[in-house]
Amino acid sequence: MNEPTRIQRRNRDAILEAGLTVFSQYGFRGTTLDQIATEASLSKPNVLYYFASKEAIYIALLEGLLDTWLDPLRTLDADGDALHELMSYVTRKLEMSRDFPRESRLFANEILQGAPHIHGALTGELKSLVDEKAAVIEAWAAAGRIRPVDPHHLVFSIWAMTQHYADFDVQVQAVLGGRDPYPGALAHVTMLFERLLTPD
Amino acid sequence: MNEPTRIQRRNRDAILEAGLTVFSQYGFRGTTLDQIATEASLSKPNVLYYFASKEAIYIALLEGLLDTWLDPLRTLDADGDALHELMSYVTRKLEMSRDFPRESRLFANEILQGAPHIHGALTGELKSLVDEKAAVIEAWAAAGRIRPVDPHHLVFSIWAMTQHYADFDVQVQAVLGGRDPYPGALAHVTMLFERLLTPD
DNA sequence: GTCTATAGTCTGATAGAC
DNA sequence: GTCTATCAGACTATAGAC
Repeated sequence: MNEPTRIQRRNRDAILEAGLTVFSQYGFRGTTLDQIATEASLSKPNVLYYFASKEAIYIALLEGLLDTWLDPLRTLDADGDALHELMSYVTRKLEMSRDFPRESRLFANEILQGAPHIHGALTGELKSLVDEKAAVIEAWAAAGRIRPVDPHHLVFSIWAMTQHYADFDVQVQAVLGGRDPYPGALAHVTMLFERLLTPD
Repeated sequence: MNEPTRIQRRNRDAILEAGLTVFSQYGFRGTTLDQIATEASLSKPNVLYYFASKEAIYIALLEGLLDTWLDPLRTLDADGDALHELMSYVTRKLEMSRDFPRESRLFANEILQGAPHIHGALTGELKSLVDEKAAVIEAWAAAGRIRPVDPHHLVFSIWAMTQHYADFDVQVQAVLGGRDPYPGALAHVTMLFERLLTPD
């Protein structure tokens, strides 16, 4: 086994970068190898020299990004200040939507279509992580650090509200007439969860 | 122009019904005419006897459903009780996610991929309606009937939180381990918006 | 109105020269 | 490693018999 050369690494990265752009916009089936090749400035057979198939590119992307995507939740610290930990999570998730919209849409496309390629990760890795953090949130609520709340549905609402701005960006832009949604979104979402969670 | 016969109406409806099922699961490009034909128990050329093209079926679905989908927002009554009107809207939207998940996913797929077929309706019909209702919400807030809130972002959060349960159902099911999400969702979402909107 | 057969196009993947 | 050429299969849509 040889180490990958600089060229190999550069081309692999270019393909993944191009794949992220195109898959996130058109979904798996809506994307063609030609689009990826053009976006990566490579020929179609050359793309298939680095990856065995179109599906291999897609799966490499999903697997490589899942950890990054779940990282903010993993960071939630049971020993930290409850309200501050949760508000930091909300803020980080919204910033990720703003700064990495392609990643958000890639997962949204995959899940919307039934998660055929990562269903195992949802029932395994994802469920475990959410269950673990749900227990932390429940303990915080029991200790009176935050108001009582269903921890699983709290997580769903944070996901829903933050990822909405990336996934449905076209609609948000249409309704706002092109104004930048993020300053308002940050203020609104922060206020919403602060009111929900702050004890009386 | 003749009236459509019963058979014509029945077949057209069967195609639209089948299209809704398949398009909402696989998106426009991910869906084949064969899938629609099989689902509708018709032959492929027979499907194209009723609709000029695959795209025509898709557009007929989107246009036919947009009004229905926006109806709960249109119902928001400026002369009603502010909090009650908004909570009814939240509840109705969540019930629609539960009862019409295919419709929700059809729009989600379309918007996620940049709304190539209904972009005009977003900047026209949808924006007008939201702007109109945003003014109503702002007036309620100014009158002290609800807490001050950015009306556009309020609408986004209602859409995000309610449609999440339909659009990302696979993920919700995976995390909850198959438990029915809706009883908990209704309680959580209702509580969340009540706390956000109820004046002190 | 509905079918079989098929035209014509697109696309994923491979062969083979360089 | 990268390219040109191309195959095989899938797909939308049409032609034409019944």
